[in-house]
Amino acid sequence: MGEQKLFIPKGYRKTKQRESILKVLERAEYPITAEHIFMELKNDGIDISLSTIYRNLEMLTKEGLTVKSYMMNEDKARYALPDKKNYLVCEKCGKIVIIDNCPFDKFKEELIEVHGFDITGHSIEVYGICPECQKK
Amino acid sequence: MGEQKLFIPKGYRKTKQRESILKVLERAEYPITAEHIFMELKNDGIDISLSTIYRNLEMLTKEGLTVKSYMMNEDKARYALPDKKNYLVCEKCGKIVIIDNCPFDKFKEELIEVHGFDITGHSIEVYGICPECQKK
DNA sequence: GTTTTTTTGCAAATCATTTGCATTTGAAAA
DNA sequence: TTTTCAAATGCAAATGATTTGCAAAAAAAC
Repeated sequence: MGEQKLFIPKGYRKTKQRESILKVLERAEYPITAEHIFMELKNDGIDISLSTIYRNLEMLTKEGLTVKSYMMNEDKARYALPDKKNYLVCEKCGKIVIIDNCPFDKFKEELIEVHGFDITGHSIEVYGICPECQKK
Repeated sequence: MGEQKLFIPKGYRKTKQRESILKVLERAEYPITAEHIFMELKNDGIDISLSTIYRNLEMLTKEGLTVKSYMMNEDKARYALPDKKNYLVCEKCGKIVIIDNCPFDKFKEELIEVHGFDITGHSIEVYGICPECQKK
C-alpha cells in the first residue's frame, strides 16, 4: 500500500542516468520498452545512450527491482516495476490495464502443494477486448 | 480430456514440413524454441529450413493452434500447444513443469467484473525452486 | 585532490527472426 | 491424369533489438 520507494541497489553507484531510468519506470503506468525510456528521457532533456538503458535494465532486473516481459505480437522486451507485472491487454486498441490485487496469490498455496515448488515469482498476461472496443 | 487432435488449419496446405512441426510440438512436454524444432527434425532425418519453421510457427500462432512465450533470462521465443501454456520454471535447474487445471479460470469471472474486458486468452509463468533443487 | 573502480557513450558485433525471390509442391480444375 | 496456379519452401541477404569492447567520464574511496 502507498508509494513504492525507489532506490539504487546496494553495491551500485548513483548516477543521473540510473536515477532517471528509475524515475521513468516509476511514472509509467504499464510495462514499457527500452526505446520508450529513451524517448521519454529525450523529452525531459536528458541525454543518455540506449546501451546504458539496456545495461541498467539488465541490472535492475537481476536485482529484482524491475520485471521484464514480452507482449503478444511484439518483438521487443518491456520492463516495469514489479507492481505493474500483471496486466490485461486489449487485442483491438492495445490498451493495457494493470491487475492489482493479483488473483494469483490465492493460488500460490495450491500450486506449492501440487508441485512442491518453492515459488519465488510469477507473471500473468491476459488478453481480451476492452469495454470501449466491445461497443464498436 | 484425452488426446489433442492435431490438424492443419483450414485454408492452408498439407506439407510434410508443416505436419512434422506439429508432430514435434505435440510430443514436446513444454514450450520449445524454433531452433529446438529444427534440431529435433534433423534427428528424425527430416530436412527443413529454419525460415520455414518460423513461418509456420507464425501462422500456427495466428490461427491459435500454438502459443508463443518468452522465458525469464532468455532471448528467444518458445512455442507450445495451448494446453502447455502455463508452467512452472525452476530457477536453479531450469526444469519446466506444466500447470494443468489452470487456476486462472476461477478468476476469469472476477477479472471480467472488475475490468469489463471480454477475455480471450492468458498466459501464466511461475518461477520457483523445484523439490529436487530445494534439497541441495 | 588523487587514486581506484564503476559507469557511460559510441561504434561495431551478435543473433534471433524476417524477407525477397526463384523453385518446388499441393490440390483444384480440366 | 495432366494441367494450372497459388501457396509453401529453401537459401541467402536484410533487419532490428540487444549486447559488447574499449577509451573517456564520473563516483566513491583514500
